[in-house]
Amino acid sequence: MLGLRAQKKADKNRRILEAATTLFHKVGYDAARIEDIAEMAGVSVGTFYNYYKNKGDMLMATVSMEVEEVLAAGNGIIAQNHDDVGAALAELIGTYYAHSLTYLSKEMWRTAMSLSIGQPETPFSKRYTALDYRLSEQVRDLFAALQARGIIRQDVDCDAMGELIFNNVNMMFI
Amino acid sequence: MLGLRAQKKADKNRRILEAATTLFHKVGYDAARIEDIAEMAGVSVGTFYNYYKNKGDMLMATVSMEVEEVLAAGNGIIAQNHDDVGAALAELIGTYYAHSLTYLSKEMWRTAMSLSIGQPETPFSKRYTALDYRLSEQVRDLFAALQARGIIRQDVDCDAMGELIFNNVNMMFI
DNA sequence: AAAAAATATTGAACGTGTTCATTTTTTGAG
DNA sequence: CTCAAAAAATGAACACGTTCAATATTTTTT
Repeated sequence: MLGLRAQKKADKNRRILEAATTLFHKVGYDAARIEDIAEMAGVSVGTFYNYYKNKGDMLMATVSMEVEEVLAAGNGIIAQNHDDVGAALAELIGTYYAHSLTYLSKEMWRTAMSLSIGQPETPFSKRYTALDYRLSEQVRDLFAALQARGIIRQDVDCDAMGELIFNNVNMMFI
Repeated sequence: MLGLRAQKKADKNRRILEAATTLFHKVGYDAARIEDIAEMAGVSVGTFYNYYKNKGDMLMATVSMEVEEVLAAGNGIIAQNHDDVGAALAELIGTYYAHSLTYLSKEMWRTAMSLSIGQPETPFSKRYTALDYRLSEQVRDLFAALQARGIIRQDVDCDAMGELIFNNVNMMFI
């Protein structure tokens, strides 16, 4: 059983995350002030910074949750054993878009990308890049699966192709 | 002949641009404070904002100058009539990298990209996107030139291919 | 040349993210 | 149960981009 301190900590963490998600969703990233998030979570501004390094880190926490869901949905697509490359890819990418925009607005995704590009050395950025890598990996997995079933020619480099396609999806989203 | 007012205006504009370029280069985008730029240019902070909409707009002005040079250098490459796709592409991209980093640091490019992604509706972003488009166009032009000379198969869609490659170069840079 | 209108400059004030010295709460030892 | 040490919470203070009402300069009109 957790001590009182750890219990409170977990609780506050949850409340802050919840408040941030709500506010980001309601008024957008820029308009959501730290002071508001802290107040909604019932903590002081200082405490907020005790739990999250900065505003970008806070956004990252919400993005992470979302990406986990997107990845899970993507795995479902791969498991469907498509027999057409175009259709399979279209469905996977379509799933990315659909799921990505259910909880987070496009503005929030853009903000996350923007932050990760602008400050690549922050922990925030590294986490985002790692998640991005996992998504890219999933596209490569799809191609590998199709190739294993003979749908894609054996002489195609699926890793390179997957990265190429994923990069383009990213740019098109931007 | 220009009136006194227009003359002063042009002069101040030049001084501000020069100060910004210098400071961005010396200490980086974030650490270059508007107050410092204004002081170095010999104007007040208020006047700075009379000439540039905001800090991002200021960065854009320096990025623009650089991209114009990069584009000119790129045109030189295309005119060389390469007879190998890989070599031609490698040289064009290499030129992009070499020239892009002559005046602006990688950090400044990242900042520019970051801003354009984070706030796509600002004039800044639109200008950046336009410049980016011209670069992408140049890659497509290279492919078109190679195709016209029979180096690339006729059934290749050079516009699509050019965009695909350019997008990947961008992502790799990021 | 004087007055009026148009344009430009200025710096103090504002908003918001972030920091940090101080205070409060929790823990564990005696 | 008491108290000292450790951990966490707090909010006032700070930094910097941006705005704006007041002031100064230039141009136009009379």
